[in-house]
Parts: sequence; structure tokens; C-alpha cells
Amino acid sequence: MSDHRFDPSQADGRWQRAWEEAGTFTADSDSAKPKSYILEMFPYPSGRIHMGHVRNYTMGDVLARYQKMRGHEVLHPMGWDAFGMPAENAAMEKGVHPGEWTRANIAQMKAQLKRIGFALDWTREFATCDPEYYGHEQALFLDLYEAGLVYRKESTVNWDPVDMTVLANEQVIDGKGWRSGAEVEKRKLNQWFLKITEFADDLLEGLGSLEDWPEKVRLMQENWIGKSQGLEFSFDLSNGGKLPVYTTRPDTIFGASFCAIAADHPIAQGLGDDADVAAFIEQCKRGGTKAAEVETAEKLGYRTAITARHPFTGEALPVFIANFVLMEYGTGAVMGVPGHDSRDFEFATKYDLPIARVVASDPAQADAPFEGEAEAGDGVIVNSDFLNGMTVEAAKAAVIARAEAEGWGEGRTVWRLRDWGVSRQRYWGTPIPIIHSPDHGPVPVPRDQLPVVLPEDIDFSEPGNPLDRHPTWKHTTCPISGKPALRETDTLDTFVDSSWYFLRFASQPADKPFDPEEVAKWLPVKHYIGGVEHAILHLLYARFWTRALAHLGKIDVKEPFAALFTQGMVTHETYSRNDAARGVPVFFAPEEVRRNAEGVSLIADGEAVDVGRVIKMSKSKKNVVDPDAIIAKHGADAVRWFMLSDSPPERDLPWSDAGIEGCARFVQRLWRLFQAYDVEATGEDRALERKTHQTIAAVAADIEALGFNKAVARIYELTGATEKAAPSASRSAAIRALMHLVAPMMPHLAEEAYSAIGGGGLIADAPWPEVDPALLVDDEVTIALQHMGKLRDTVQAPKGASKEDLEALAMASANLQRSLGGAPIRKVIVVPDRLVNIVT
RNA sequence: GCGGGUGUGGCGGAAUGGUAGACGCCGGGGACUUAAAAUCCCCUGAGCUUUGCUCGUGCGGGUUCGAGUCCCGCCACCCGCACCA
Repeated sequence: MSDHRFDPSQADGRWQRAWEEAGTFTADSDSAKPKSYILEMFPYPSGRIHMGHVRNYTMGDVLARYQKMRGHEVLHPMGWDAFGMPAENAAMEKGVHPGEWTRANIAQMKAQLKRIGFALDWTREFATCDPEYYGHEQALFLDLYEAGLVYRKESTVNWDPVDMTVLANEQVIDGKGWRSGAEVEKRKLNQWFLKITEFADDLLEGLGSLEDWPEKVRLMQENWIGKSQGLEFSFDLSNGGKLPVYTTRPDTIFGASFCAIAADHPIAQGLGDDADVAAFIEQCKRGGTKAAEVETAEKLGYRTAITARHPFTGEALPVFIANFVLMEYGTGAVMGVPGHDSRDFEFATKYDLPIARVVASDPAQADAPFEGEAEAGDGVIVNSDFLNGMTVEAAKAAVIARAEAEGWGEGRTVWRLRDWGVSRQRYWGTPIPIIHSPDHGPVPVPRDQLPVVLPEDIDFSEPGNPLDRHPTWKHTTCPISGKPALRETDTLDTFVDSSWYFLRFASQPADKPFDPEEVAKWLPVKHYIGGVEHAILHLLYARFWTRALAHLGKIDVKEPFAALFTQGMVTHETYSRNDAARGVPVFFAPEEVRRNAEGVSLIADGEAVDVGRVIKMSKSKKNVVDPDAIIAKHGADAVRWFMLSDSPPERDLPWSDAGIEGCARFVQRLWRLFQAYDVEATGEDRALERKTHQTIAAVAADIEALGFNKAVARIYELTGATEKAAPSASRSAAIRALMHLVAPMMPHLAEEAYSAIGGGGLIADAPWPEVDPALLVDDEVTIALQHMGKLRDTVQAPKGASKEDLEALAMASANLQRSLGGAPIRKVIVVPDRLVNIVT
């Protein structure tokens, strides 16, 4: 070793080529080794890799390289979630074809990923916009269709009345269309749905087996599926009709003071001839479809002339049309119990309806007043006839039993989970392989006509769905009658694309979506890593597809991801100035500002800028740092090391220039230490040997638990200890161990050093160092000496010393004796190898 | 609004109910150098009457010989909410 500095600008590329030429990371399905499938959520090809990707993929990369060192055959693939709205937006704004734009982005991002040196099997790469991929997806869609898991129904969308187009939730800003600024309306369209609810129970049940998923994600999915037991019953109406309602709180039925129905409920629609009712229903249509908007909107109601007869008291309850009742959930109608439901409370207060107490902390509190809000908690039932004195649970059962016995209602399980609407009125997605025949209705496209390929010649100059406007594409013939027919012009939700891509990575036959035998070899994924923002939708949909395919007998796994890890975001502080003229902040990028002793100033004019909070990197706040620039400056290993250091992986990682510079310094520091490797050195250093073996074991445990920041800290410690040690065989062994320990994290540096000492072959192919268990335990420990739990002294003791010996050592401490001050000792607590605590 | 999470020095964080602040960054002092960079060494939670003591893990209570950790009640911030991916 002669170079004084490690030069990533030439080493990075050299080793990346070496791995590629050797096929080091190409997964061999036929290998006899144990298999590990390591997967990170594949990226949307937005154009540039961002730090969030780098963090996500670095974590997966460390696991993949580590598992390989541990003798596993590793599958670590990469591909592109390539359909979606940004490509269409680019088409509208810049006049580029979505396909061209996407392909160019993929090429650019792939080159970026390669420069970071990830251990990826690029032979399995694909993009979801490849006709081959989405053709197989169409076949799977038809499989589900034929199995009765696909159907069509009306559903509400955000409608922009000016642009005459359907808007995504993110395109609705404050209830207005993002381009037109027009107030968005709710509109009904016929759309395709997947019957995810058919698997609701199984999806819920399956959560219990996912032990290596974060508890919080399982909880979120559980709440999302939202299994609830309740009562469905019908009110007799004053107009002779019936009103079926569903409630999860039948125990509070004596507290009901009104009924509320959705604006699109048949009864409400039936009253639509009345101008006031029609106007109110119109009003309810305004605003977007987002849950957060619907639920924070002011509760509005229209009191109809109809009343509902209470099944027990016979009282006539007013029936309202209300904007907070959703037709999609339950029966689209509720009984309002203001005392014990916060929405009902707000509504009753506004419309001056009675608020009765039917649950109290104890029977003596039966007439306690409410303190400005509903009480949804547990208690005993009061003011409720035959339910009085029961617990909430018992009363629920009693009401359901009574309703069933008397035949006016029955217990029912209701799910919050709704069927998955997969129709999108857009171009850049998988065409839904259905033909609408004038004689036979919707008919599947015959399998031999798949894939239904998107037309290339499209026009984005007008709003609306380009597929629908295309002059010829949708015109075809009915597969049954041969008569002219129209293609479905909706495309599939891009979540469908990401619901089975992990199966395609495991096997890529040309004639079918995947090979079940290959899938069986690799699945389930051993570690699946991605952002917590996917905790519910993507992960639930992927679990659903896997189940549905297992249900059809196509694969033999139900849960695709054995272990899930959700990593935090990469954040950065923001720099801004308030634009007085427009009253909004103007943001500056990190490279536009300079930080010095006085603070942060704009390079352009030298004047100060406001330093804002540390938040997620985003283009709109300009607080982004481009990985390419950083790699060019510091090398891939420094960036990878930064991604793993300091912050626990599940938490946010604040980017800082000082931090990356520290990492780059550490790369050089290790390089200097590696140069001190001396194969001929002799002599033992027991303490360093111990430290080395303890570190190897601890780093392995930390990596397996994804505690990368802790592994990094251990490596720093061993580095420091090794630097300080005098030359010896033990020191050379420590240096060699360090090369292997950092190999998954700083692979370029590790290869360079390994080759320089003549390690032989690639360190990427070398095994993880062995640990001598005898060296893992220390023979001396530090004992804390406490008085009343306060530290007074510490003392060294042999490991495993007896309680009596430890107590004697404690009593010999002058500091402890001074604290005791001769007070009588009431108790002595001795924790072996830890502490002695004297209680006086 | 509903669901989920997070909170420890100037900063990122560490800590099976048992020595709070490992490790890193920043900062201060020193060495080397004609000088700088690089590198190396030392210090670095606050306070005090400084052999040592007191306070200190978002806030207020509690359990315990002992609480960052367990329990109860708050506060602040972040994420998700079904057409962003």
C-alpha cells in the first residue's frame, strides 16, 4: 500500500465494473445455498434519484451484501414503477410523450444508482410500463375477473367542471381544481372494483403472523380494515317506508334523538322534487372526496318532514339529510346518539336536538351534565329501561339479542375496508382489458389478443382522457358477436402494478406473469424496506393480490413480505425570505446560501436569509441535496456511510454538510489504518482481540436487527482502539476484520484495501469473519456504588463476583461511606456485575 | 375530524427497570508547519460553596431501593386517511 489518500473518483467506477463483469450480484435460482430475497420499494422514475432513495437502497444493500457474506444466495433486484400522473403532467406542460419522458428518466436514474455501487441484479430489471409487464398484468386482471373478484359499480370522483376532467385528490387544493381553480364537485362514474373485502377477514387474520412487521403498521392496517360488530335494524318511517341503519353502539339506542341519511341515499333522492331538498343535496356535492375534508367540514343537515319510530320507546325521531353520512359505509343511514358520539353531538348542538345520557361512570351519575363534548368512553348503561346497570359490552349483546328475538334487526359484522376502485380516467397506465359489447355488455379481451397496448399517437392538448378521445384506438369488435364494440378506456390504478412486481422479479417467463416454482424458491421477501407512507395502501393491496393469486392456485404464498422495515425521511433545513409584495416566502436551495459564524446568507447578495425548520426534502421548499453532486465530491462510500450513521433508520435523517464531510474524513481515516496492515507483525494484544471479536459479533447482531447506526458506532470504537494499539498480530487481525465489517457499507473502500493486502478475489464474495465465543466476555466489570439510588462511586470487580464480595467492596469505598454518614443501613441491594445500592 | 408515531446536551443520537449522554458532528485549547490544508492530543449537559455536591431525558402526577425506560393525565411536532407514488 503506497497511496496516501483513497481516491473514490477512480476506485468507485473500477470496482463497480469489476462486480458487473464478474456477475457478482446476479442471483442464481438453482444455487443450493439458502436463499435471501432482499427488496426495497421500487422507485417512481421521476427523473433524479433523491436522498430518500439513497437511504432506502443503502439499507437494503447492506443487508444484501451481509447476507451474501453469510453464505446466502441473494436476490436483490431493481425496477421501475413507471406508470403514473407525473408523466402525463410532463406531457401537458412540456409536450413530451409520457413514454419518452419516462424512458429518459429511467436511463438517468439507473446511471445514478450504478454510481452508488449497489449490489443489484440488473438482469431482472423491468419497468411496469413495458407492454410485456402490463400485458401479464392484464392477464392476471382477467384471472381475477373470471374468479368473480372484479365488478363494476358507480362511485364518486372529484370532477373539475371547467377542465371537464376527473381530478386526483392531490390535484384538489382547498376544494378547487389545481389548474382551473374551479370549485370541485363530487360526481358519479361507473368504475371497476376489486373485491378486496372478500379477503378482509383473512387480511386481518394474517396480520397476526407478521411478527417481523412493525407493530405500528399492523395496527394501522387493523384499524384500516376496521372490523366492527354491530346491529342492523330498520326504523319504521312516518311515510310508511323503512329506514335500515347500522350502528356499532346498539347499547346507546335509548339515547337516539334523530336519524341522519346520506345525501345520495334513495330516500333523500326521493325527496329531490322539493326545491329546498334539491338545493341541499347540491350543496353536499360541493367539495372534494377526501376523508379529511369531509370530516372536518361543518356538519350540515336538512330536516325532512319524515320521522322515524324508535323501536323501544315509540318516540318520533326527526330524519335529517346530513353531509357527514357516507353512502359507502354501512347502510348510508345512522341513528344519532349525541351524548356518546362526537359528530352526533356537534350536529345535535347545532340543530338544537335533545342530548340524553345513557352511559355514565356509575349509576349515581345518571343525570350528570355533559361538559361540551360527547362521552364515547366505557361505563354503565343508565336511563335505558331494561339495559340499566349493564356494562356497554353486555348491553350491546342484549339489544342485538332482543332485536333478533323480535325480528326487527340482527347482529352484523361491518368492515371499514371498502372494495378497491381501480379505474383511472387516464392514459399513462395499464389499459383495462375489457370490451364493451352492445349485445353482451362488458366482455374480457381474448387472451390471445393481450397485451392491449397503449396507442403511441396521443394528444394532450385537450383536457380529459386521451384514450377516450383517440380517433381509432377504442374502436374494436365484440369477441363474441364480431360486431363493432368499444374498448374500456379506463386504465388501472398504479397500485395494481406494484401489487405483484415482487413476483415478477423472482421469475420472468415470457409466456406467463411468473413461474410458481421460482416464486416458491424466493418468496417470501426476507426484508422489505420502504417509506412508512406505504404502510396501509400499497402493503395492503400487495397482500391482497398475493392472497388472491394463492386463492386461484397460482402461487403457494399468502404473505409476500416476511419482514417489513419502514425507514424515515431525509430532511434538511430550509432557507427563505419573505416576499413582501406577495406575502409569501421565497425559498433558496442549499447551494445558493453560505453558512458562516454570523449565520446564513445568500451568496448572490450577501444578505441574511431566514433559516427554517428541518423538514422533508422537497422541490417546493428547495431544501434538496442532489446525490450526484455529493458523490462526485466525496465518493459513494462517504454518502452510504452518512446514510447509515447517527440517526436510527426508522427515524428522520437530517442532512448536513458537516456530517457528510465527517464521513468523507472517516473514509480516509480507515484508509490510513488499512495501510498500517502488516502481515508479518507478531505478538498478542488480548484486549484488542477481545474488542475485535466483540465488535464482529455486535455489528452482525446490529445489522440483522437493522440497527445500522449502532453498527456504525461500534466500528468507530474498534477503529479508535486499533489506531491506538501498538503493532502486533492482533492489530493486523483487527485491521483485517474491519475491512470485512465495513464491506457491506463502504464496499469500494473495502475492495480497494482487500486487494491491496492481497486478500484474493473480491471481498464481496468473502465470508463474514468468524467469532471466537471465548473472547466475547470481559473478565472484569465496573460496579456502580449507590446510596438511595444515587451514584456515589464506582469500583472494578472480577466478573461473576459474589454478592458478599461486592457488598464488602462497596463498604470499603470512602465516597460511599461519607454519603452514608454512619446512618443505620436498612437494606442492601446487590445486582451482580452491575451495582450495589445501600438503603438507609 | 379519525388512525398511527416521535420528543434525551449547541446538533444527530446511545442506554435487558440498575453508572444518563456511548459513538459521531459542531465548538474551544494545544502539537506539527515558514504558512495553510491534512493529521494528532486534550476539553466540551447546566449550576455550585468543585477531594465533591445539586439539578437534568417535552410538561404534571404516580409506582419502585432505583424510572429516559412502567402507569395515569396533558402539550408540541410529524406521517396516513382510499385517484400522489
